[in-house]
Amino acid sequence: MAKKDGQLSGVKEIARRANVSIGTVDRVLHNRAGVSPKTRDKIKAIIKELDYQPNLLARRLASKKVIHIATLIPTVSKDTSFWSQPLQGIMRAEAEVQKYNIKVDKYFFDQDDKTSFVNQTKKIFRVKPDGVMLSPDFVDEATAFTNKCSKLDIPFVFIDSDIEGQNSLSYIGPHLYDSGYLAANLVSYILRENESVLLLNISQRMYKHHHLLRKEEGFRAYFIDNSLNKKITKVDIKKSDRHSIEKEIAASLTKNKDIRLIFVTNSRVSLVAQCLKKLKKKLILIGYDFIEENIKALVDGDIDFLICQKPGEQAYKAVMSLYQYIVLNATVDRMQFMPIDIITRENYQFYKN
Amino acid sequence: MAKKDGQLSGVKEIARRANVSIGTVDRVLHNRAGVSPKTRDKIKAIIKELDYQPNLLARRLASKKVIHIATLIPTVSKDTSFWSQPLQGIMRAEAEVQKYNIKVDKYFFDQDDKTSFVNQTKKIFRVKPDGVMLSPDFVDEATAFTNKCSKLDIPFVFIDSDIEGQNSLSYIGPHLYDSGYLAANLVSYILRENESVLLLNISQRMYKHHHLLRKEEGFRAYFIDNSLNKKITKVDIKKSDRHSIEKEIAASLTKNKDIRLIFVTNSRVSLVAQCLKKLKKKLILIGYDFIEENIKALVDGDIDFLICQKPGEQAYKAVMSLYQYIVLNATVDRMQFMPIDIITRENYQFYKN
DNA sequence: CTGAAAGCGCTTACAG
DNA sequence: CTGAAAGCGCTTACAG
Repeated sequence: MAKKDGQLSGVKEIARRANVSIGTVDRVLHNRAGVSPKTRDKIKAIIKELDYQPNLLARRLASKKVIHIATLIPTVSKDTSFWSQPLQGIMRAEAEVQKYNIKVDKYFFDQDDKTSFVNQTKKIFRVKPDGVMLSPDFVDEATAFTNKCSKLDIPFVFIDSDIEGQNSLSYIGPHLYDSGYLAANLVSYILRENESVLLLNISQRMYKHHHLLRKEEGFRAYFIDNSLNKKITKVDIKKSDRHSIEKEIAASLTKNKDIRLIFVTNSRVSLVAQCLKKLKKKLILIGYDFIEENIKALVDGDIDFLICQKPGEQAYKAVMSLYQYIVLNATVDRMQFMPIDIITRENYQFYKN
Repeated sequence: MAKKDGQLSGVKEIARRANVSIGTVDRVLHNRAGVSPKTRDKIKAIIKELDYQPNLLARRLASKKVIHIATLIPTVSKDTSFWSQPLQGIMRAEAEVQKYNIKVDKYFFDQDDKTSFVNQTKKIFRVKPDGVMLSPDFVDEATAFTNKCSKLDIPFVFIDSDIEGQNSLSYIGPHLYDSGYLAANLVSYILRENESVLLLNISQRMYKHHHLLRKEEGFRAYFIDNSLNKKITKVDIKKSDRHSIEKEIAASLTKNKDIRLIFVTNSRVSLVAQCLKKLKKKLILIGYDFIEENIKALVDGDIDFLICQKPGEQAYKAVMSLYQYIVLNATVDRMQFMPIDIITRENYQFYKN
């Protein structure tokens, strides 16, 4: 490796042995054209013989090539401010890696508009980034997109929800099933024998929304695993305006007098809180995500528990993992589950995202 | 940041603004002596103003300083070959990082000799490494050691078992409690109503062996959590020779005719398998670790299940985490739990460590 | 106390 | 098809 007795190493040593300049070595190292087959073979043989491992730090430093990492997440919508936190995480990572000549290209889609997602993926391919981070909200479209990434050898990582079977570099986000399971555990402590749960999936396109359903699965599994025979009234609400939600809740409560707790499987829980107020119903309310609307409702006593999974951290880690993989050739864990945090009025002030 | 309109950046820009050479900038950056207070202050102000962030890649490349990472693990003992795998993991990491001027100093202690552990820690302090990885087998001594590391600002990571409350950079290893819990789950499927378990902690110094006890806790918790009233006969065996183990097992089996399964909380399970053969008893046997002796017994049908936690990976990750933290200033997860793998005759061939 | 120069291991124009 | 030189952003002697 070292300097002892004037030994060369790396690209210089290869050049010396092959009787060429380091420029030529660099050409074959990167399969660039303009080297005669003969010297190319000779150099390749030496590279193999020395088991040459490039110094990646030096490589990045010298290279003028900028590395592009694309991020694709929903815009902050009127329904929920959830996605502002991942965006901040992305920007924090960006600040850290830009000095290594890495650009983070940020793309956004409308969570209620499949076409916008597809359009953004097309845009991304125009740039041909070196890595992609995305929230695969539209499963089929995301699958098509990541398939194409695989074909082009572009590494990608999922955040927030996973698509299994895709060849992703990593998934960074909640263990959805487990978080539903945990919620059920909480519920089982709270409810008496004769009281029941209302489970609400609120999304304009439930049919696709795998990740909400995975939470529901986990939720139900807890009661089965523990032989608890708990009645679960489940409603999928496909319109996220307050009026629709209110109607659905009112109907359920009228039909099921024993409901004492509502479990909302995503961040729309503050909307539910508002509805309950309107309906003048005081129920226990459990939902997801540490966002402004929800925290307010939590503080006001209208939400009892929030389950959170550091969405800012997820995005930060995703970009950093991509950087470490692409630039430093680091190994990245296939699954990076975030801790499942339970937030109440008592501890919310200490929660840092 | 960039080259546009001839702008400088980094250390050069600071030097230009302060009207000094980059050498002087470097001196104040690293608090080296030999700079007048006046210019030091001026440079510091500029650094702050520009919010200068050093290029760590360039820094490592230019520096002649070699970074020392010390590893402290048990020697491969006659009782078990377990520790040969972490050693291989260390060496794999070493091969990857040595080109960045990092040296991995390997220290070993005798698992049955507290003094040897303490002696090695003393040796380590003589070198004053930049980071330490250790298996904290002797809890009190390891605590004293890592306390001193904290004082000297030397980051350290635990593998294999954790000491909570120490200010470690990371713990990389099994979730001991959960792995015991999982074992109990397995057991609950296997045993009938009227059959019972023999739990064996085999170690020459049980009194300290926090990590075995944590597995036992998890194991017991499963039955409590699931309201299963299962009889557990527990024996701590403080001599690891086959004769002692055989005597203890024979005694337990005579006293408890309903024992049909033995759960060994560490890698000594193959010794138990030998004893059972000698005693001509055919019981179900569950234990830990993917090591040669155990695999042989597994293949021969003398062990039924092995619980494994990729010990090679643990050590590899530990060294790499230290490298990424020290050199690249990366954030490292405080807890890095390894997957809990269940190995049987059927799948052991596909298990890669 | 300070500066100028060389060099870390690479890549990138440029010249031939 | 190939080489010589400059440079990435730092650190390290060395000279004064």
